[in-house]
Amino acid sequence: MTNKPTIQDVAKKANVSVATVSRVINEQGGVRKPTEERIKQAIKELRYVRNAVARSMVRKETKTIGVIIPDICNPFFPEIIAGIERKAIGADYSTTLSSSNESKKIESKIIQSFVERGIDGVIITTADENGEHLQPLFDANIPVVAVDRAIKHFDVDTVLTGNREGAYEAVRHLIMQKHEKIAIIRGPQDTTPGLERYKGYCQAMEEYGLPIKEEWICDGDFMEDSGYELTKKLSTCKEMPTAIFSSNNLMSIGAIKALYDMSWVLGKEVSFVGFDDIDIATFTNPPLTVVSRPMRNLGELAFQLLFERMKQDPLVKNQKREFIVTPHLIVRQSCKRSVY
Amino acid sequence: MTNKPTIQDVAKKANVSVATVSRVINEQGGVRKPTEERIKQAIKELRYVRNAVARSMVRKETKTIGVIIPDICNPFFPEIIAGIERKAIGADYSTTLSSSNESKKIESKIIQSFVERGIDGVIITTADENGEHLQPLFDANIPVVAVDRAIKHFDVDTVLTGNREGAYEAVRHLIMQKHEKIAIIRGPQDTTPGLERYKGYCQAMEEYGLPIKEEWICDGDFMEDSGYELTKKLSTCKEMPTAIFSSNNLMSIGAIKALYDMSWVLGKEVSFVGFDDIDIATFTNPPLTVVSRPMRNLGELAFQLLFERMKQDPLVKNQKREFIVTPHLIVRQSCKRSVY
DNA sequence: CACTAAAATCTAAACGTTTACATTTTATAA
DNA sequence: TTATAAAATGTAAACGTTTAGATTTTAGTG
Repeated sequence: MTNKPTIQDVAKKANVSVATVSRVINEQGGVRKPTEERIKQAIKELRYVRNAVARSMVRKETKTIGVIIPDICNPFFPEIIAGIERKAIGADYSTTLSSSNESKKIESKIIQSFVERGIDGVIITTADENGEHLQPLFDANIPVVAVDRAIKHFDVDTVLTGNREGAYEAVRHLIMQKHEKIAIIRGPQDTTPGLERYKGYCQAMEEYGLPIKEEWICDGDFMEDSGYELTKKLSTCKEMPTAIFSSNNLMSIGAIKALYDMSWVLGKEVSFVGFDDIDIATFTNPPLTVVSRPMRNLGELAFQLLFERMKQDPLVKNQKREFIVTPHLIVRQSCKRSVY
Repeated sequence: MTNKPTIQDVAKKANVSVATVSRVINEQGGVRKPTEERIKQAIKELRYVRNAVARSMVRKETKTIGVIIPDICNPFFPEIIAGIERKAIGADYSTTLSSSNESKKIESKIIQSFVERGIDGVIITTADENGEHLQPLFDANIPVVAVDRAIKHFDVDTVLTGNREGAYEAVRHLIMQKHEKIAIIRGPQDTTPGLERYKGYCQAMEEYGLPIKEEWICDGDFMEDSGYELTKKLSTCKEMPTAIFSSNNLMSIGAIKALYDMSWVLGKEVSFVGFDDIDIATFTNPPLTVVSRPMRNLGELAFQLLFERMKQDPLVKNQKREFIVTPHLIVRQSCKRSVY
């Protein structure tokens, strides 16, 4: 088949200039009705499709946002993406998705590719919260919104959860059930969620004068396998915990599987609270008590912040904004009152 | 800050032409060592970043694939995307993601946007298998690979699952457990998975001379709520089924919730097999017997097929290819032998 | 040294749109 | 009817890269 029709072809057919066609395509007004009709007819007959690449070159914007997440298969992130996308579509933005698999190196490559492609803005849950590797984005004046994990090295708009608060409530709930020996499966301490949730755990324990034994602190990596292995390891504790607080959803899944494999009776021999609600939480026996947060709203808020930044003059330095969404505890039945 | 440096600036600084700089950037050879070093030094000093948009205009390729799925929060699709992305990255492609939310209208808008943006290829799980609304992709000579759902109106490469085969094995398993009254929660009959899985159910029932009562056939929409409502509705059957086969993961979740809410004892009062394995399946009590398939491999295969198409001359008409990935049954404990 | 062939490098058009400024057309008022 | 202002439309440069074909430089041979 022949080459695709261009705006030039439409102009020729409608007997006008390309500027006039451009005015009609972009609905800018300033074109007489009969002229407009002729142009629209020509577009239809030629089956003209505008070329967004050419437009991007002139306008220096691509109407595309980049989303960088660590793990698409963690149920948390699809919810975030659903929220972002719902808003992005309404604003005529396309969403380019990339997963870093918790690798700073891969993330750097993604960022380089995004800058080259002229991405207008980026929403990121970074693999490395230091964030120095995000320098190319700032060099290119590309606005960034961080979700769930903060970025230390730059001032960027951030959407977080009240991690400490949520963890505090979770551990406090266990304490109110008379648990005194509470273990934590914490996330990487160089991440905001990992660190803050751990702090929430410590705060609750200290507030009630409870000991924090070294062997009760298990260092996970937010992945299911680490939750599994660390929970199994808990069985070798000198002083067995009677309750476990897990810092994220996948580690919770792993932990529950380990409890099952060790024939520890959830809700009886050991109580459990996890951070982040997922479908599975209602299916475990008994259903899990969890810290929940509105994931789609997080995504929508992230896009909203980014959208405002993309509309702004990049040279105007505005104060960074930080939103902290409050999680809440959903009490199901995985916490039994301790009879000690 | 001043405008970003262009290839022109690099050329000036290195005392060469833009063509020579382009040769170095694209590693095309034919440049003397000292010249190459000067150019690389200039790139570094100017912090030059190549402009992929300009390149796309000249080359008429964007190194971007579009992925259109119905529902990002269905755990099936993140796995597919993980598979696609793993391959895409290796081939230097970016992945633009869009969810249609099972809406043909939204899907048409996504397609229009993808065509305008010069997307090089599309992987789609379409909202409407007739597929006529995909016409703009074919008009634009954009290769398409269909995943999980076929496209009737065009010949496109397709990656499917042995839906009928998987459903047949699932239902047969129930029959071998002496179940004779088996209900199905089927997906939309205008979709390949919906229809083929229903056919597999029928084939198994007919093969063993078992009746298929109208009231045992429940029409769902692949979403959790439909699984829930339809399972509840089963309690009003004149002739109560003793087993349920659910045609997808989310409807299985809904169904299990309904059984729980109705206090039907899973694995005792009713047996259950679902299509697609998900984490939840191991957590229900008892854990679910399911039809499983290698989702990441589906994604990788889809990208592979698309990649080959994108490399091909679009005017060369090759035979469409169809791959059918064989699912397998994972027997857990949600099927109790019927004592009838 | 001269000639020729090969290698290296350069020139400038092309890709398709947008838009600033120029030109033409139209409408209105005197 | 003429003049002027406003509206409509046109012209051509710009955006930043790639590359075909031209030109220059270099290497090798007689």
